[in-house]
Amino acid sequence: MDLEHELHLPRAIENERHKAVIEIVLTGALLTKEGDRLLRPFGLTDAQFNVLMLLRYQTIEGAVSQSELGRMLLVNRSNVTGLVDRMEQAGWVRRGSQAGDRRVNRIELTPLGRKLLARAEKAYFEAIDMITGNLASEDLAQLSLLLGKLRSGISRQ
Amino acid sequence: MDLEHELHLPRAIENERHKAVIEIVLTGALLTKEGDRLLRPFGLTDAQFNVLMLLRYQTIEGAVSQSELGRMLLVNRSNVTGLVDRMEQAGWVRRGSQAGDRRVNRIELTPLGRKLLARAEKAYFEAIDMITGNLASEDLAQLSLLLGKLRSGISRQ
DNA sequence: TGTGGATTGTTTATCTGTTAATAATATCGA
DNA sequence: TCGATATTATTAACAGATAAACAATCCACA
Repeated sequence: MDLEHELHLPRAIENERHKAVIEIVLTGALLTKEGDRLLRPFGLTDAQFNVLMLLRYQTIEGAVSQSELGRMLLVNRSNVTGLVDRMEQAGWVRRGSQAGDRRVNRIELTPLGRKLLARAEKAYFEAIDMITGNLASEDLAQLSLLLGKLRSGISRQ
Repeated sequence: MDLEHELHLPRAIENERHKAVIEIVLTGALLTKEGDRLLRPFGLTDAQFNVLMLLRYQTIEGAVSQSELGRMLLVNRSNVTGLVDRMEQAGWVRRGSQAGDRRVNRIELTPLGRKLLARAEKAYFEAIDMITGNLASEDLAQLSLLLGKLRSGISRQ
């Protein structure tokens, strides 16, 4: 696939480093869009699906705080407020209180949320396999290595 | 860089294909965030910077329609309306009419926009070089190849 | 025992993005 | 030439994201 053609650009992107950065951002955006498209029939957005997945597979006691959720999603905690609001409204997650720290909202899946995830997950992983079908196991490892090298070049504070 | 550690995940992501997809989306998001952070002192967002770059380096006669801009940015054209509104308000771009097609808004840079881009671009490319500093030319080519393979697996209509 | 600093969740204002609907204009074929 | 179809820009309603400011709460330590 030719980047310039995909983006309808009349000219080549000269700088190879700039081109690589554009390519990563573009591919990430396409994957997110495809995720949203796939999840729409389930009434889910990509961000909401990620919350369900994290609560299901990446919690110790089945619950996390909103701040911790923000860290896992790599988004600001102010964003988590609305995200959880909408998912609580839909009945997929519950806000509880944390024993020993009254500041914290303890977020956990409801049975409804768990059931929804089970259905959506299936379609999601089938799509993942389809999309990555052109890549062998070594390709995936190589990709991971290169992206990791790049991320280590991004200053974080 | 370990993905699970970066995302504060208590457990490993088992599925290698899923992990690769998460890694790409994550890296794209981090690059966009870093771009936003870098461009803020110039009063620009990442999306606005992209518009300036496209108008400066990827137009034939120095202008494009809003729909074409949407195609280049890979966003819906309804989004372009507000984007151009804000940039026109700031005095960086101009809406003109297209001879021969009264539906079209012909978008072009103003001298002010061009001057702003010249300043922002400098900081931007320095950051690009810094961020991709860990990658050799062959790494960039390899990355491009792998991401292209993956994109060809995403159904587009 | 306080007190100062850190953390948590929320709100506000702003920007980016989506889909669906609409009006105006182009275009192409019968 | 007319009519169906497509394209362009806009709007509305919504979701996701940011930063900044705030109150409540926790915690370390003098």
